[in-house]
Amino acid sequence: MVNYWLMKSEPHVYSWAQLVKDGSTHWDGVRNYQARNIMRDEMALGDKVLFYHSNCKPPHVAGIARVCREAYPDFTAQDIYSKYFDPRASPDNPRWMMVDIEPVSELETIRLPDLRANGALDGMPLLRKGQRLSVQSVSEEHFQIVCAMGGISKI
DNA sequence: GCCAACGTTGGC
DNA sequence: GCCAACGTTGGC
Repeated sequence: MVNYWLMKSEPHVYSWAQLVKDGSTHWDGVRNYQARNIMRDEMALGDKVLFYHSNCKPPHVAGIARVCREAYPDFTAQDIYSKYFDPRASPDNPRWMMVDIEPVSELETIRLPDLRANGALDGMPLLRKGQRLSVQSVSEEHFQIVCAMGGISKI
């Protein structure tokens, strides 16, 4: 069974264009337990992902990606030179996990205000006030609606 | 740049 | 285990 997710990235840190250029990437730097648990326990190979650009004007969904490797230790937590270094992480207890994703399809930019304006997306976690989770669930229905808004009819 | 919302830390 | 203080996220 395929599940659907949304992953946030600040475009000046790691953008959709960079993902396309790289072909795939490891989703390092998640330091929130809820987001980690989703990646560790729920994300499976082939799951679809809305790639969301946060902290930019306007915030928007930029593309569709896919999980191409399931959870494994986020090695940046054990790299003292990484800004994501966590002294509590060790080989025995890596503490933080990541998945790999790869691009599937570019979307016409879907701005947050347009998502908010679409009543069919009522209840989407992303649109809840104060929602900060960087990895979050999306229902299949909402996922398909967003794809349609971005010019992709069926994925 | 502001600040509301939320998560984490650590003293007690 | 509570909760105040603090740090971060991210829309605006």
